[in-house]
Amino acid sequence: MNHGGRSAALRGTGRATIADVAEQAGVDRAVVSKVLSDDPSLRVREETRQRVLEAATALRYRPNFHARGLARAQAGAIGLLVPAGNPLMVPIIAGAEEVAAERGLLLWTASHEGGLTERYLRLLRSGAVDAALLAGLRAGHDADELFRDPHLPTLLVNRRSVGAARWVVLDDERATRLATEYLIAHGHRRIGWAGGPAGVDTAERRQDGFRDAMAAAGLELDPAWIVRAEYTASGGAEAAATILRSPVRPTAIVAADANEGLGVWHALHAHGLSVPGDVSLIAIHKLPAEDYRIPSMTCVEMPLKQLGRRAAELVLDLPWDAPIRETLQTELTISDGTTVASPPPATRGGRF
Amino acid sequence: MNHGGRSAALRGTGRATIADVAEQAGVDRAVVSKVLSDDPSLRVREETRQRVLEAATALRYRPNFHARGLARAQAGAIGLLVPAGNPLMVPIIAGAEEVAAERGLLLWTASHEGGLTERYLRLLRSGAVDAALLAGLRAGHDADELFRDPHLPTLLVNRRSVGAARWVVLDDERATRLATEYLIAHGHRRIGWAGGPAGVDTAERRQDGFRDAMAAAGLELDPAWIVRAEYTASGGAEAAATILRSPVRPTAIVAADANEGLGVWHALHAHGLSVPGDVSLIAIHKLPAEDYRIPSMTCVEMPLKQLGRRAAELVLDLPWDAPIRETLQTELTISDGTTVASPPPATRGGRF
DNA sequence: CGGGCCGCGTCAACCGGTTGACCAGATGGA
DNA sequence: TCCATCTGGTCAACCGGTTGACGCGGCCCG
Repeated sequence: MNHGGRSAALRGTGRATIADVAEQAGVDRAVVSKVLSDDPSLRVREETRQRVLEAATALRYRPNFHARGLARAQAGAIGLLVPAGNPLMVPIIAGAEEVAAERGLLLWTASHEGGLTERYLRLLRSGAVDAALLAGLRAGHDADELFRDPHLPTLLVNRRSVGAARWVVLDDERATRLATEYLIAHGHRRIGWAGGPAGVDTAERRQDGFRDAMAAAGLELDPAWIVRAEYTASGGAEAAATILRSPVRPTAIVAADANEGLGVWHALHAHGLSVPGDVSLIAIHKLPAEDYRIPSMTCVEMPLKQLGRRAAELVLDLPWDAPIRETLQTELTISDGTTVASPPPATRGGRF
Repeated sequence: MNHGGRSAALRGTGRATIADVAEQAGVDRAVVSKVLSDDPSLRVREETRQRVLEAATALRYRPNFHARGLARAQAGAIGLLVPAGNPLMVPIIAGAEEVAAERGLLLWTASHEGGLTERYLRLLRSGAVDAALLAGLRAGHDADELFRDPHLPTLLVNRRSVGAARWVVLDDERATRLATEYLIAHGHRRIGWAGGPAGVDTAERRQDGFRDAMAAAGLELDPAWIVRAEYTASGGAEAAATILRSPVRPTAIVAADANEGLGVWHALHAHGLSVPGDVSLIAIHKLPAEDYRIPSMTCVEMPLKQLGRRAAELVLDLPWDAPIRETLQTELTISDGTTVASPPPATRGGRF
C-alpha cells in the first residue's frame, strides 16, 4: 500500500502527494488519480470513492501542476502576450479569459514591448501552454519560430502575419472609413491623419481606410497632413505638432488610435486650438471609462472583447496548422463624444 | 546510448526531448542536462560541450517546462492576481514584471473579480508558481488557505490581511490627508467624501486620512457628504448623486479612487455643476495618460509601480512564513490637474 | 610498480501524477 | 460444474528532466 514515497511530513515541501492520499485511503495511487479526475473507466465502490475524497480533503491534497502537465502532456492553460501598458488590451484579455474559463482552462497573461523576447519564446515553446495568443506584435516580430513549432497552436491577434497565415483582426479599414465619413458628413473637407507606426499592420489598414474614404468623397490629401507616429499619447502629440507645422491646417483630424488621439487633442490645445471649435477630432478605439470623461473623445468603438473571445475560440478549436485568416465582421458604432463639430463657415467647403 | 525513448519523429508531439539531443550528441542525458544548465559540477571536454550545444540547436530543443518544474520542484515563475479591468493595475504589473525579469523568473498575471475563485486557489496551491502576489482582494477573501500553505510565499498587495500578517501597502492615509489638505489650502471648508466600499482595506485607511485631515483643520463632517461606493466610475457617479441629495452641498469632493473620481466628475456635470467652478475635485491615484486629458483630474499620484516592484522583492526575498507588514514610505506628489479651484466667495469660509 | 587522483562522463533513482493492461474473487448462465 | 463476465480494484510503465553517486582509463608521485 505504501508505494515507497516518503510521507508528506518527511518531504521538504509540506504538500501532500497522491501517494499520501492513497495511503490514507488504503488504495492504489491509480484509484486516487482516477477518482479525483472522474475517470469513467474506473469502477469503484461508492464507499471507496468517499474514502478517497475524504482523505484528499483531510490532507488538503492538490495535484501537482507540473506532474499533471507532464503526465497528461498538456498544460491546461493558454498564453496571451499583450503589449505592456496599453489600456486597450484590457477588454481583449477579458474576452480571452472568458473563453478559457468556459473550457476549464487557465489564461496566463504576460506583456511584451513590441517584440517577443527570447525568454517568452522559450516559455511558449516549452509546453507551458497549450496555445498561444500574440496580441499587438510589431512587424518583423520573431513569431515565425512559434508558427513552425509543431503542435503549438499560435494565433496573432489584431495583427496579420506575413509568413504563416494565422491571424484574427478587426475591420480596421472599415472603422477608419466610418470615422472619416463621419467627419465628412459634418462638412469637413480638410482632414488630417495621425496614423500609426510604419510596418504595423493595423496602421497600414487604417491608413488605407482613410485614403479610401477621402478618395470616395473626392477630397484631396495634403501630404503634410498624413503623419505617422506611435500608438501612444506622446506619439499623438508629435503627430499633431507635425500637422500643425503645415501652412494650411486641417479642420479635422482622424487619429488611428485612441491613445494617440489623446495626444493629438492635447497638442492641439497646447497650440491654442480648441477641439472641436477649431479642429474636430475622431479616433479609432474607445478607451476604458471614456463615457465618463467630460469632454469625451468621439471615436469608433471596436469590439475588442469579442476579438479576445474569438481569438481564444479559434486557437482552441482549430488544428495547430490550419490557416486562420479572420476579419471580425461586426457592427461598428460611432461613440459620440464632444470632439466633432462642423467646421467654421469660413473654411467650410472651401478648397484650401 | 539510446536510452529507450522513441525519437522525436515517433512521438506524438514533434518536439525534441533531452533523449533526442543526447542521442544525437552521443552522450548521456545527464550531460545534456548539465551542459544546458551550466552545472559547474560537470566536467566536460570543450568539444563535447559543443557537440551538445550543436545538437540542441539543430533539434531546436527546449527543455519541457513541466518536466523541469517537476524535477527541480520549482516553477521558475511568480503569480500575480489583479482585479479585472482596472487600469491602475497596469503599473503594478509592470513593477512586478521588472523584478521577475531581473531574477530570471516569469510573471504570470491573471485577473479576479474581487475574490479568489476556487480555480485560482487550486492553481496557486499546485506548485505552478513559486510565489503569489494578490492585489486588490476584497475583505473576506479566501486567501487564508494560501497563507496556511507551507512553502508558498504569498503576499497581499495594496491590502492588509487580518489573519496572516503578510502585506505591503501604500500610505493611503497620508495620501488622503494630503488631498484633503490641498482642498483646505485652497479655501474649502465644506468637503465631501466619495469613499470606497466598506470592508476594503484601502477604503478604510483613506477614509481615516480624510477624517484626520478634516479634524486637524477643525472642520465638521456632514454625514450626508460621507458616502461609500465602489472604486469604479459608476460607483463615483452614485456617490456624487447621493452627496448632491443633501440640502447643502459641499464646495469640494475628495474621491478615494481615480476611477471613482471620474464618475463623481461626470455626475456633477450631469447635475449642472461645473468642476472646479462650482465644486472642486481631487482623487487618489492617477490614471494612465491623465496628463494628456484636457481638462485633467487633480490627484495624488501614488507610486504604484514601486509597489509592484517592492511586492515582488519581498515575496521573493523573505521566507514564506515571515511576517511582512510594510507601508511604502515615499514622496507623494499632487499631480496638478484642472479640477481644483478656490470656492466661490459667497460660500468661502462660511459655516454652511 | 602500485595507489591515488583527475578528467570525463555514465548510471539510475527520483519528481508526482496518469493510464492501459491485468487480475482475483464473486456471480451467473448454460 | 465450468467457463464467461462483472466488480473493484492493482500494477507498472511512462511523461521528460535533474542530480548525486559512481566508474574507468590515464597520469603522476612515491
